[in-house]
Amino acid sequence: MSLAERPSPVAVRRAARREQILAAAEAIVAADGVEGLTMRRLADEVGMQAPSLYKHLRDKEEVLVALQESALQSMGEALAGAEPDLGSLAAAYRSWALDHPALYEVGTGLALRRNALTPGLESWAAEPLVAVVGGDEHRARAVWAAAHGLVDLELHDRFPPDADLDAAWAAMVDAFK
Amino acid sequence: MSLAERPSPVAVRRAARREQILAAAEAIVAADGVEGLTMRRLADEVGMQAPSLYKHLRDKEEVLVALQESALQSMGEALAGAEPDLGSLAAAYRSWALDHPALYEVGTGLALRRNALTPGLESWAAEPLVAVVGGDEHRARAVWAAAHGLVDLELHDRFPPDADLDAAWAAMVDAFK
DNA sequence: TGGTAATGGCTAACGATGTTCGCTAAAGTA
DNA sequence: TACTTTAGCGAACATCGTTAGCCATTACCA
Repeated sequence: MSLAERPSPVAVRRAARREQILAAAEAIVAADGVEGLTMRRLADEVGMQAPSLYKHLRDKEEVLVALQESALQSMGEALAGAEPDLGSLAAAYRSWALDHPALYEVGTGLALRRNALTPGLESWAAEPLVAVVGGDEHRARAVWAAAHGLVDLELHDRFPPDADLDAAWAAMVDAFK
Repeated sequence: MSLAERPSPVAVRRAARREQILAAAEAIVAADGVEGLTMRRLADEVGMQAPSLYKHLRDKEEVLVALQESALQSMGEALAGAEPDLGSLAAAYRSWALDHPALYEVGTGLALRRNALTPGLESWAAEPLVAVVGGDEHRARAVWAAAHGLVDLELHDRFPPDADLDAAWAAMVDAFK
C-alpha cells in the first residue's frame, strides 16, 4: 500500500454506505424473497429516500449483481468446508440452498453477468466439486447441474408432495459415484 | 354427451376467446420472453383494451398457469416422440428447451400450481423418463433434475462460454446409464 | 480562513405495470 | 317486447424503477 493508494476517508465512508445498502438488500431478500426487494423498501431500511440510493448505485440490477456475487461467495465457502466426497458436497450444496432459498434464486436464477463479477469467483466456488470428480470438467458440470436441478425443482415445489427427495439425492450421488 | 351437457353457443364463443388470448400470450412469450408479456400488450394483440382481459381471466397469473400447462403438454409430447433410451430422451429434452427457451422458463421457473393444473399431466409428461430408468422413481427424479439443471444453467448463461455442453450432457447420460 | 466545488440527501414527478370501477351497447332469453 | 347478462370501453389507482432539480453540508485549496 503506497501513500498514493491509501483510500481517502471520504472514499471509505462512501464504500461503507454502499456496503450497508447491500447488506440491507441481502437481509430483505432473506426475509421476504426477491419480490420483497424494492428500491423504496431498501431505502427505507437504510434510512433514506429511494432516489438517494442512486447516488450509491447505478440501478437495481447492480444490487442484484452484488447479491449474486455474495451468494456465490457464501455458497463457495459452504462447499469448501464440506468433506471432500461427493455425498458430503451434495449435502452441503442442498442445505446451503435450503437455508438461503431466496439468495439461491438470485444467485442462480439471474443470467450471470460475468464481466461484473469478481474474476475467478465462479471457478473458485466450483473447485471442490471439480476436485471430487477427479478433475473431469464435463462430469463436474453434469454433477453441478444435477445438484442445481434438484434444488431448483425442490424450491419451486415441482416434486410431488410425497416425493422422497433424500432418495432422489442419493440416486444422483450414486449415479456419479 | 347428453343434450343437457351440450355447451351453449355463447359458452363456445367465450371459450374460443379465452383460447385466442392464451395463444396470443404464448406467441408474445415466444417472441419477447416472459418480461415482454404485459396485460396491455396482450390486450393489444387480441384487439381489446387491457381491462377487458379481466372479463376472460382472473389475473395475469392465470395466464401464466395456462402457459405452464401448455409448456408441460408440448414438452411431454416431445419426450413421448423420442426413442426410448436415455440418450435420445436427454437430447429431446434439451432441444425442446432450447427451441422454446421462454416457454421453458415459464413452465419450470414458476412454482407449480398443482391444483390449477390438469391432474395427471405432470406424471404423464415424465412417464417416458420413468420408463427408461426402469421404473425407479428416485432415479427418475435425479435424471429429470439433472436434465433440468443442465438446461437451466445453459439458458441462464451460467456455463463458461467455451464449455463443451455436449460433453457435459454426455457425462450426465453416461452417469445414469 | 474564505471561497468554491463536490457530495449526498431531499421532493416532485414520469412512465410502465397490474388491476378495479362504473358505464354502455349489444346479445341472449323469457 | 322487456329484461338480464355479457363484453367491451375509458378513467383511475397503487406500486414500481428511475430522473430531474434543488439544497445543505462537507471537503479541498489559494
